[in-house]
Amino acid sequence: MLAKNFDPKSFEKDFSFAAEAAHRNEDAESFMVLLPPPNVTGSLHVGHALCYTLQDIMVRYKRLKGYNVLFQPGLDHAGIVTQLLVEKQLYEKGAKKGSLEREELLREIWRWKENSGGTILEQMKVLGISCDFSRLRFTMDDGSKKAVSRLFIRLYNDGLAYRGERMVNWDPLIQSAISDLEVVEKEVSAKSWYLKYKLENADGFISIATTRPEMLFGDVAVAVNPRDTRYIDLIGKKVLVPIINRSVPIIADDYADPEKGTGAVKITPAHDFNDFEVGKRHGLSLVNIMNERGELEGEEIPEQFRNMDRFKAREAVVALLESEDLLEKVEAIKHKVPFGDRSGVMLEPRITRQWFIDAAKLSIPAVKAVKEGKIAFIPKHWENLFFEWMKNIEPWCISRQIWWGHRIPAWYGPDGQIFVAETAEEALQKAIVFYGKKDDVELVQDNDVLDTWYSSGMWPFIVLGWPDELDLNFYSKMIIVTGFDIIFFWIARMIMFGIYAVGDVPFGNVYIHGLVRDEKGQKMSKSKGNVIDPLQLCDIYGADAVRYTLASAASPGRDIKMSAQMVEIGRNFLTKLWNVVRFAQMNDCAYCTKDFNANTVKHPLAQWIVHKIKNMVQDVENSLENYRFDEATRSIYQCVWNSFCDWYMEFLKPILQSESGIDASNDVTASMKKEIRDVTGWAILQFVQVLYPIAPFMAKKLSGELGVADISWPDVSAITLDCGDSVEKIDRIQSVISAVRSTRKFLGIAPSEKLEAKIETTDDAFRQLCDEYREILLRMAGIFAVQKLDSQSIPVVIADAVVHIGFEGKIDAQAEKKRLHDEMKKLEKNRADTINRLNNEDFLRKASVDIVQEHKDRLDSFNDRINKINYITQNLM
RNA sequence: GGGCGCAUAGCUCAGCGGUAGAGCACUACGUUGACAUCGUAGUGGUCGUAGGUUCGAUCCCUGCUGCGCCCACCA
Repeated sequence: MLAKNFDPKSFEKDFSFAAEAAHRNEDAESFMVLLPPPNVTGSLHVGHALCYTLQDIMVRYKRLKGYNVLFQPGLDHAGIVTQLLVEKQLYEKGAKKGSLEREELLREIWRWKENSGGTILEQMKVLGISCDFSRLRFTMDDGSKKAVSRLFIRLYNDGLAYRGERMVNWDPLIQSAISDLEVVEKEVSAKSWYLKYKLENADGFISIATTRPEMLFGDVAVAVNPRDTRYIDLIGKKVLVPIINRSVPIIADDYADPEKGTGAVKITPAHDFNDFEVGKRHGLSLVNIMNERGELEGEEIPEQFRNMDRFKAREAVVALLESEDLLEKVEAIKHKVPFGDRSGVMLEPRITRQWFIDAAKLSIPAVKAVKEGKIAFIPKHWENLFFEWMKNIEPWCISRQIWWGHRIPAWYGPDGQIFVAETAEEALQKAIVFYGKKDDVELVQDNDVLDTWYSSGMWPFIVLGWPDELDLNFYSKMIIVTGFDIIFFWIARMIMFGIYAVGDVPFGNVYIHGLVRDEKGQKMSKSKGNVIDPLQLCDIYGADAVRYTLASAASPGRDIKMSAQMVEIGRNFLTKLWNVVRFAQMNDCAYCTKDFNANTVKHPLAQWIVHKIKNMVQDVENSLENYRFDEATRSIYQCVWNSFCDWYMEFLKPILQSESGIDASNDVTASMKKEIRDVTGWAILQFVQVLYPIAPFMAKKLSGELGVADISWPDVSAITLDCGDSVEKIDRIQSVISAVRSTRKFLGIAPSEKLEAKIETTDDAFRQLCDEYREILLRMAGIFAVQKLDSQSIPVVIADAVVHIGFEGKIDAQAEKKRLHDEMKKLEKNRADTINRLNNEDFLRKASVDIVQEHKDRLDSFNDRINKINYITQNLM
């Protein structure tokens, strides 16, 4: 017997899903979900909870369906994040900044990973995420290492990975290049300084606005627009850069926008992406004035500014300019500035030697695959975003000047010749051949490591054994569930790498879920303090309630506004189900007969619930196949609560509790009672089974109570029973009860006043039906008599019911007439619309047969009800 | 500046060519038999705005307004 109160904590710990997660059903069709590997430093936030729950629902559903299921987990080494974290800890323990050696730091990071990394995996288990943890992979394990260098070598040999000197976004804190995608623009309050650039060999100056006066040491030109009449005469002349008095030309370039600033712009090619391009066009030299830490450095820098931090230098330069009267004016402005998304510091465009991937080339087949539908984004509109990015794709900078990551498998000879190989020995062999020497070639390995997303991009085939033996049972059939924010970082790269390395797309479907926001719709962030902790919710309401809530809110293309109150709704539903099973236990229905056959049930109520459940299961199947988690939960909720609890169980009570059955006057046999019990137990089991993917702990617990060891998916296709008549009967009784309840309320007859209503009808079949369900009508609507229509009595038509009901109590004729009048008005309007349509030739010509018939039926129903209301209104006089 | 998404009951959201739906909230009544984590009933909406297509538009198309997001723009 279940406890009186539903307390998820009392049983959630009892269940582990490791065995079923590791089970493979080799002969069956394959189904795989690739978990987006969380950072090794990560802990479970509510976004993870949503993403993982949706995946877990799919996976569990497919397992029940008998598929050969693989839910592949992994951990990402998360290069910069992890390195920063461990470095910080070491500094806190007293290590000096910059004193750490590469090998030492790597040892520390590995040690940290073994001791403290991957806490998220345990948190996932709390939420019931049933990955096959026995297959857990790490993006820096041996297999990954091998795969990463193997692919790099191929890319290099094909000319798709190359080393080049280009301008990249540089993070002065991490002291590394980062990819364009890791740049976040933030709007900041800033100033615009208008500097005086004196004309050389002439009086006067050009005023030039800049937000970065400290960069003037790198100026090599001033550009104006060739069509800008203000400056046309100055083109070709020279000006002096303030402070250093470098003589630089005034050049004409369309880049200069007459609308912005003063229309003249200083060109600093080594420190600005646009200026770099201008510089290339005009053959300007590059003057590098900043080091990797963001300090001014170089021959060109006057002594007093050398090695000064960029922001300090700005102040100092401005002060100097002001004192020398080279500052015309200052304006306060707001503009957007690039920041590193990991470090949070302002980035610097910087020219360095980096490794790049020719993403444009790799993107061609990737775009084709999506265009051809080999890969489908769900919802589909995300494909636009994918295409947009792929269209404008830039070379992908993959080298990072950090230590934690896959070291680039490239070695350099004394003359800078590149040898790309899997091992140092191999590289050496290549070098020996190349230089035609014996064994005295000195090679130095590249110090840089690869972007973390490089290995992530290979994840689908790494986890399936590439480059050794790729498991083709799963490759290209898996699905990905993730947020839109990593479509570029991850999805696009997986598609490009997958097609390139394996020759086929890695997956078929990409489901993009929404963002989980707080209850006000704001993005959650630690700084705002509005973060909802999923584990805390699990602790209060149970993991199943959290899962249920997330699933029910996961409507495609919409963000989720999350609150504890929402989880309460989920918890309440599970409580309801808990009590359903308790009820069954109390009434001796909590069992499931192995050979129960839903096709042979006879009782209308039994047939009715079989019918409802069959529909529900089919709806849930359709919903889950289409990633409609919200629909799936809704279908289950409605069937359990509205059909089963509100109606079936209420109908059930008199049957189970009376001596012989529905009514003492009826000959309800013991075998019929038995049938009702069997059906009830069966129905509950069906609920438990369809709920298993969403609320696995609860499902396990309840199936145990029912004495069922193995949960499987209900096979409703085997239910061929024709329930038509039964469904009609029960629905009819239902509508009578609803109608009477509603009218009792309206007439002010208290529910405590029982036995005052009676049904009157000329329809013998209906009278018989009501007679059969007399006990239920009495209990649920207080109807005490069913008799032949007595024309002297006052009938009342209620809502859609086509019955006459008389009341013995007093009726407020005025109020009733008003109510009937209101209903009549609505009916007449609808009737008029319908008639108009049926008289319209265009309608009759164009509408389908079904639709015309539907309108005719509707018209009949309107007429019928209008007649009845008229009749009653007259009788009420 | 380019693109995408959203706008339906007080709130959170379904629906999407053929009589406007759910949950929460609210109101009234109800409780010793599964469940107050409850039951019954009720109140509440010209489906953002203006046009168009259609026999018929909340639904399709166009413009507009408001909100959110992505990309580009660092003078």
